[in-house]
Amino acid sequence: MSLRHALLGLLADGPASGYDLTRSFDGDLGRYAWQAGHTRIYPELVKMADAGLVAVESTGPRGRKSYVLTDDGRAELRRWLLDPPEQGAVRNETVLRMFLVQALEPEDARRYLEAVADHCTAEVERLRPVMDDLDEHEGVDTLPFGRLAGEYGLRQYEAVAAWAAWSLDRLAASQEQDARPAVGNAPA
Amino acid sequence: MSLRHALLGLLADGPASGYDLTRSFDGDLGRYAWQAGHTRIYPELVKMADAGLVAVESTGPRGRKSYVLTDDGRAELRRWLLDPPEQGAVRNETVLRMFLVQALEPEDARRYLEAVADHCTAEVERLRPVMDDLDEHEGVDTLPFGRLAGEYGLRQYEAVAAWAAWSLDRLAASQEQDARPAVGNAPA
DNA sequence: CTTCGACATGTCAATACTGACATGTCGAGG
DNA sequence: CCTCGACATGTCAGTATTGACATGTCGAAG
Repeated sequence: MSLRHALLGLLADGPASGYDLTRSFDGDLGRYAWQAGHTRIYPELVKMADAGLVAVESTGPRGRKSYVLTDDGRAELRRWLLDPPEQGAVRNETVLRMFLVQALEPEDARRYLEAVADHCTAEVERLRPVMDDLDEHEGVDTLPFGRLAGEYGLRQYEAVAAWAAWSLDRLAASQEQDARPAVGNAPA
Repeated sequence: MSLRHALLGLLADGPASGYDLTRSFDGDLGRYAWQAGHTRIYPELVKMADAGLVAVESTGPRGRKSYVLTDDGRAELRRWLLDPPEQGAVRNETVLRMFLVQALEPEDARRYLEAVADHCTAEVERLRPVMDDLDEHEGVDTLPFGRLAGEYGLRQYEAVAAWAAWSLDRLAASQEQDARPAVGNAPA
């Protein structure tokens, strides 16, 4: 039931509507950590309100309902964050592809790994300026978090790009080896 | 429907029973990429057999059914791997925790980040010797893949450990700043 | 020969999630 | 004043997933 905790975490930042929360999942949160659509978010908020973890603070225009975290909600969030992590839910289609690359012919694998490397490098180049901007416009003294998530994504992409490059090297080395006619062909 | 593709990928390595496949998910695959229990795997294999992607190759002792990939199955796996990745399913409780750390009090956050850093460092130290062993006992010439997944996990842990350390630094810097009485206290 | 742990496969109810469908409102720009 | 895009909330059927329950067998060690 991690969706619940994701919502608690978002509401810890301040009141928000189901619509606002849905938008939050469109960004890095949904890309790296946890996906959710509004069809799941709205019912969950109702259940959380029933459980006393959140409350409807006010209603706005277009039937907008603004939710706030209750003390119980904040306590539950803290408990979940500080709890023994153990083995949490993991489901990542992109990583799965990386694990299964081994099933491809070397030529296909090379194509795939090159695409991964290119994509990750491009993302790093897209994100770095954004992060640098953040660092310049608000000093170290302003909200220490929020940038953390961005930095996480950035480092993730860097790591994957490096991994893909390493894998390509390894693949190339192994293909070279295969292509060589026999042992003892290299200069002494 | 990534479970299906995970199963196809595992079967690309050779025939296996539902039991064998379940065991595969206990390792790195289940830890980093995709979780699945036997209760989901068995029904899925039946559906895949119906769809002609796999076939029961033989039955062994204890009712063991050995599945093999069909040509259709192999083609489907290749198609899925080489397809435009887009935005695949993402759900990772551990990463979610990292994103929500911002909701904690600085002191709690510090504790959490230290635990993350310690855990990742420990994992790196556990995995590195295993990888080195693999590299020594089978040269670059033997199966180029399989190690790729391990390397991915290793680099992942390294990246997260480094991120946690960076976050701790940033947190400490920001707390120092807060503790300082006012502007203009530093030496000119 | 017995026992026990690993092997091996399954069902079922409850819960989580997705995608399609449905509905209506506010505010800015033309 | 009209129109349209973003705001805003929801239901529902179908599918995926989990956790509890159920059942039985083979092989090795004692």
